[in-house]
Amino acid sequence: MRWSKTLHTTLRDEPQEAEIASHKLLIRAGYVRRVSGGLYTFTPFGVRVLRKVENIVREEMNRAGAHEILMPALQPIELWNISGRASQMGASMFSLKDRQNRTMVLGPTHEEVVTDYIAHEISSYRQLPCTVYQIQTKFRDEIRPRFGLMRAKEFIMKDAYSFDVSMEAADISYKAMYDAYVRIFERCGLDAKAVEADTGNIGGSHSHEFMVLAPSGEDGIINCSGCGYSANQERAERNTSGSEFSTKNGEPEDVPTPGARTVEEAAQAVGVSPEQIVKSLVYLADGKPVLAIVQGTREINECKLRRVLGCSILELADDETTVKHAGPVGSLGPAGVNLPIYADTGLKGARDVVTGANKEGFHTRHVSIEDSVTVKAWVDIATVVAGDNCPKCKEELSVQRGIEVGHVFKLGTKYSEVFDASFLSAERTSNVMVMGCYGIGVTRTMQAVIEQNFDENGIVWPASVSPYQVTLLELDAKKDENCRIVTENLEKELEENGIDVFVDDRDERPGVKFKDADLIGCTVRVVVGKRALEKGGVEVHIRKTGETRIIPLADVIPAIKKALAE
RNA sequence: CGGGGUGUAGCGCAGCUUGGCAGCGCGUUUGGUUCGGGACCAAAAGGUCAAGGGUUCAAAUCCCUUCACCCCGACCA
Repeated sequence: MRWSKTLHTTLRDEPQEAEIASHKLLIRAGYVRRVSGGLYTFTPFGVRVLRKVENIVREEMNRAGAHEILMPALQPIELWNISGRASQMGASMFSLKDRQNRTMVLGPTHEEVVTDYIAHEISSYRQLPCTVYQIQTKFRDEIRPRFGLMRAKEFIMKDAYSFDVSMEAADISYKAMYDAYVRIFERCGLDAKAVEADTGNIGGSHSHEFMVLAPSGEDGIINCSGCGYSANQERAERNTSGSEFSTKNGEPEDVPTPGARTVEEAAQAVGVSPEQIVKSLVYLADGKPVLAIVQGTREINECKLRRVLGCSILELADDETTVKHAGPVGSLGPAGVNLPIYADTGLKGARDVVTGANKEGFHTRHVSIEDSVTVKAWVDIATVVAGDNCPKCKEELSVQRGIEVGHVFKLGTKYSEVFDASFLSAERTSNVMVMGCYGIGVTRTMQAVIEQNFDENGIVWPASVSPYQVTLLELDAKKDENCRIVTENLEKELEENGIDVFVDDRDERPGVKFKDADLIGCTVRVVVGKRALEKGGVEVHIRKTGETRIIPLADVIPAIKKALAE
């Protein structure tokens, strides 16, 4: 392809809408154009990269034995009523009516459709195991789309679903997908790592997220250098056996703390450190109020709390509800409250702490949680932070940021039961299939590749997903007819050797061409110009390393092949 | 949904406080000079100043309403 024949444009200025490097570069280099919040047009260059990522995913899925299918993006709401997720997904699902006034949704995911499909298709254990996948557009009405393709309202996802005769068999399918994911991200040039993850409203017992480490990532990842434990901050646990509290404990005593609403203010008013405050919060678990308590300097982790409560909707109660069931906001305490109380395990053995007195403007000091509070359950509900101890080996934990590019779930029978996806076993009994589901955000992965591969001049594409493997700059074309001929021949030769090449044949000054080539970021840059031709060759430059060499014309193809293979 | 901010040429922005001809840089077009890391000179095209309403002799500018977008938070396979 020649630049003069394309509609490709680059931007000199940074787009005002973009925050992170990969988003700025996607726009500046001309890979995507914003249509509206969270919606993007992929330019011809953008599509080329996208297709390369998709094909890597497709090849690895096929290699893992999965079968490609294509399901509709538009789905009848009935399927979602069957699974019960219509209400659960709620506002995050785009919904519309057809002219018959039937409610349709734009699929945010496809567990319902695929389970319904497989339930009709498979009836015998002989047809199992079976894994199907598709690469398709998903829709989610994100509250706040951001970072370009990272969190968009419409995006491309690869979603795969496995069906097995038993839990044990499902583990094998899960492992096959897990391994395929490792290969996929590696082939995309990504440094990704698998971490234990929360299953969220999709359900299921066990899951791993594949994270691309990047400071701009939206997720926190907890790591243990001692044993390799790694988990999403949403789910990460900690060892609390070492918690130290005062051994002495005076008589509980109310002290006035007028106007103190935050932990900091309360600590100041009582004259203790914030660590000695116990924070109490009322939550509504599927509408039922509960009280959660945690050390004042810690955050309650709502994902973990939701898991231990086993509810689907968990929200912080508003002030009115809090006052009605417990006590005044700001002076809320666990003592004497008639609600199920869930105490963070970090508070076990806590003595001489300060809680709200459930009296406006008062806190109680010298409280022993175990003596004064009727705890329904001791549970790990605090968010793990750097410096906490590993739940497995007690080493100190650290935190990194990551971009979630893939997620694998052991689903169990949540969907197969309600959609009656059952089969007849060899023993002639009817059994429910055990499912797994596996997603990769394809468009997000494309942007994540940039987030991990750029420098001050632009994108640095790995060869596997570079829009063109080679950018060929034609310089001095007006001065020297020979430059044009060499460019033309080289273009032809590269194409004949199966190497994608993009020729910058614009009537531009060399500086412009160099800048654009760096910005666009193809893996190898070849310059045809008088300078090198006089030495009998062309210049071959590796974008990533910056290495430049003049290669004799006869040796160019092998030299490029070698560079692309590295 | 709460808080903050921004809407002016394709892109990036000034002008708004204190009302008085619609501006700058980049990009685009034409001509010329230049030509190995985002050139220079000259000329030109390109605008419903987000939309609607109001105040005023006069509104990009002041007031009201609406919309869009961005940021923080809540939320989120």
